[in-house]
Amino acid sequence: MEIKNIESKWQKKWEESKLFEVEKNEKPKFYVLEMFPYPSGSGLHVGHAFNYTIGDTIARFKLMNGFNVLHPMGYDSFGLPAENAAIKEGTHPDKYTQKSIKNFILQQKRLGLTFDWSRMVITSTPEFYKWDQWIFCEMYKKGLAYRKKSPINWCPKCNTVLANEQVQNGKCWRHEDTSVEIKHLTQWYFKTTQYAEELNNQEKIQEWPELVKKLQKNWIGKSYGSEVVFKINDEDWKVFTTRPDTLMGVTFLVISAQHTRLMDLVTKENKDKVEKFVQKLTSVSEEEIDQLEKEGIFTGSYAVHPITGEQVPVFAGNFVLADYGCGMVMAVPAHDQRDFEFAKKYNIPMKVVITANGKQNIEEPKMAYTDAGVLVNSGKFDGLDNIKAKEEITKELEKINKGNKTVNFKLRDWLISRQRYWGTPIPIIYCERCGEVLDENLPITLPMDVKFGEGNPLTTSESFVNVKCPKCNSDAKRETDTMDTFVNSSWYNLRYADANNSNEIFDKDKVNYWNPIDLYIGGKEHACMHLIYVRFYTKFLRDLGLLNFDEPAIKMFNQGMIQGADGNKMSKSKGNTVDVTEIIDRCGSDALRMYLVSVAGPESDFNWNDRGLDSIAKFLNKVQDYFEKVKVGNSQAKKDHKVHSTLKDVTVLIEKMRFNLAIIKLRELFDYFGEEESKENLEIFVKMLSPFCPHLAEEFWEKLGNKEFVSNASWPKVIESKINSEFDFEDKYVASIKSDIESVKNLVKIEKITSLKLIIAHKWKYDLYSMLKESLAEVSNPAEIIPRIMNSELKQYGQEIMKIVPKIVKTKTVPDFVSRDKEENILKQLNLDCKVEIIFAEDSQEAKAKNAMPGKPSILIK
RNA sequence: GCGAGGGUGGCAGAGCUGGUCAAAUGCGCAGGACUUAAGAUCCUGUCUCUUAGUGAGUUCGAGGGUUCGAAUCCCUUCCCUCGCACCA
Repeated sequence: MEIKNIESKWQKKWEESKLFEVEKNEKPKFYVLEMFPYPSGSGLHVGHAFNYTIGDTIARFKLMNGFNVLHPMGYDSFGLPAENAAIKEGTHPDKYTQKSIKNFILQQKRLGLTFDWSRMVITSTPEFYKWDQWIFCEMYKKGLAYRKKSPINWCPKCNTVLANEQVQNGKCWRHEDTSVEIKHLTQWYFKTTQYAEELNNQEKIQEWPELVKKLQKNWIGKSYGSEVVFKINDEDWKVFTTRPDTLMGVTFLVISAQHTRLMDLVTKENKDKVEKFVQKLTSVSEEEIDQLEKEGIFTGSYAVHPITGEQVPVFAGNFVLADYGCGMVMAVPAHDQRDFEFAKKYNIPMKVVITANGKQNIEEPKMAYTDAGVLVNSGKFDGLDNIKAKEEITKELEKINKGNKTVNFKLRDWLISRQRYWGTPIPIIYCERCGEVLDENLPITLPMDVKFGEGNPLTTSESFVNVKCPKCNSDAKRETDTMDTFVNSSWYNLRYADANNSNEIFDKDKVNYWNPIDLYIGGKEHACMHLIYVRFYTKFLRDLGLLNFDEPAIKMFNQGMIQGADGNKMSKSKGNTVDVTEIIDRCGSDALRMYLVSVAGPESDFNWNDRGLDSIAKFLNKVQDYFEKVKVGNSQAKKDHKVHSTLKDVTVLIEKMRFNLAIIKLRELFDYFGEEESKENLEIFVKMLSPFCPHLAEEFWEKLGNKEFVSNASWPKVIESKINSEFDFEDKYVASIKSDIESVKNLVKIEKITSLKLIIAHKWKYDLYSMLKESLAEVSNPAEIIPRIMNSELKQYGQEIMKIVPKIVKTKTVPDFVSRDKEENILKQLNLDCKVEIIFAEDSQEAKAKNAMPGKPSILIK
């Protein structure tokens, strides 16, 4: 049967049997999840196929190992591309999205995945986003969803604001060529910082990739320091510092030029200059700011040093971030490189307060001294080690009520407002009388009567915008911002547990039965976006009492990237993309799946290679041919050995997700099979094949006379007693004799050998043998004797011994196979079509004389 | 600049809890078998020298070190990839 027909045959059978539709049962559960896709119009790419194949291989393996496996799929279908594509094609984003999803499902089904389609979620349906809105309401009530005005990142191409996480190198995450602008707007935020401390704690995500954990740590950026109060114009202003030990060296303060209260500090005389300065800054893009020199301008105000009472000038600066710490820093030019440069530029004095040895330096410093040292010029703190001084100075500040110890995070609250149509509407109404009112009549559905074009399309829908206040029934306007699409993907993993529940977000028992995810598979590019948000949501929903776990996934796995054959990132413009459907049409999805996991380890990047795919396709062809012809016969000890030792390896390798190595083992085993094999061994082989090429495996399984699915069969048990490494030796021995005969034949240039003499040394002894005899007595692996030798006076012979030991060990093994009473066995194994005479050399002299070595018989040809 | 990961044979990619490693496997290449021929399939070879089998030498970015012994451990250095880039 043609591969295409085989595949559709089994896909149909699986679907009809509802094999992969699961419910809670008494088996241990295993929840494997691949990050759901954004259903783009161009359909599945190989990266998707790779992603699902990895998950599916594990899902199938776990299923066969007796787990109740949940493996769902859904679509992250809100988002800008759909809106833009719809505008371009003149359709509605909803139509466009539905079409794309249909296409995706079709393509995914052809991969033969174990998805439980009954649990599909689509985020752009009101059935789903109703619960996004519900969560928003809960957050709002708890003060975790709030509105504030602040400088934000604006992408002029997306025509919307972006979260900090969505700004990469000053560019929009969707538009590599578009610089992000800074605007001041009132926007909705989720208070992710509420969980900063817990997000920073990685105790319960130990099985996540180190890389992801590092990136998150970095992003969350916890740092310990102190808050110090400076009095400016009779008002207290706080400053955050990680170096309170340098407090006595402060010679000026710098407030962020973006600071909302900057103008409060600016004196009349300086107003014009400062305003000009600020204006200049906002007109440049963030990217340019990166390269900008440290610049500032005097505000006209002076701050009072909390300890010395000295007056230091306050500057506004372009290098101070408005929303980190307090938006204002104390500058210690002698001990901070930025401050140093700034002070040099504006001729501000410096004050050295730390030196390496605690003595005053006379020389003018050429750069800031940032290393550890001892305090000088610091009054009563002089002579203190700077680490100790951090504590002492902070204590002093606490005593005089001018500061305290504190912790700061780089993590900011998550800006979720988007000025676009195709997202979850925010359930808020602005009433003239009541102000901001939460609208809990969910779902608040997206209106269809909108015009796309300039600005936010939602504002064009009268029916949507103009509403009555739910509180007082007077005229009100609806919020027209929608939520960032990362909101939807922050909890979809939970909805799978109870995807069709219309009464509540999910059933508590169900969600806690399936979750947390046992294995979550996706790209590492989500480390600081989706993977932080989903952790945040998990914690929030836990605190609502809905979840009894703290982290979304126990284990996270990042698959590699597939580049084009030319080594570049796949892209249409480069013309190096691979069409999944076309590949499946040509080679079948089994070949595609197996190829994807056979090239390299699933975590490493690799280049697509058609030849590699062909090689797998050829292999599967051969296997298919083989199952057409194979005769089912009796078992042989040697084959059993091979099958079970392969099984043992493959089981471990799949468990460790070393699929490429497992496939090599399978290929080796297949090469080993002959015209006749025992049913049992063939079945084990088919079962091992099943996670990698499920369709063909089912076909073979059926051919072997089985009525049930192999997909649902139990993974074979390794029978240790069948594993006997002597068979491996036997094979090597026979193979080497055969190859020796070949080469001798070639050199002697004899076409047809009529008779052959093999002189076999089966009791060959080396001189060292007697010395080592005792050590070797019960050892079969050379590595095992090393420790013993290293403890004896033989140590100096280490290298020599290591050369000989394997041979000696071999001689211990040789007699079992190569001995007089096995003569017939040897002949049978050699299977030569000429007369073969075997002569045994009993002792070393005789063997030596005849040039025979253990494991290498002397060959005489006639 | 900081942080992470990596550099293995013509290529891809194993090996990296030190010893049976001249290094799995696949691709490529060469030779052979089969075939009218091609494809497919099968066999053999594929670092260098040498021997019939065998042995010897030089290899795992470069240079040192530890060790009886290193692709594997340590140090230095070069190169590549990817993250963060003014976080006070």
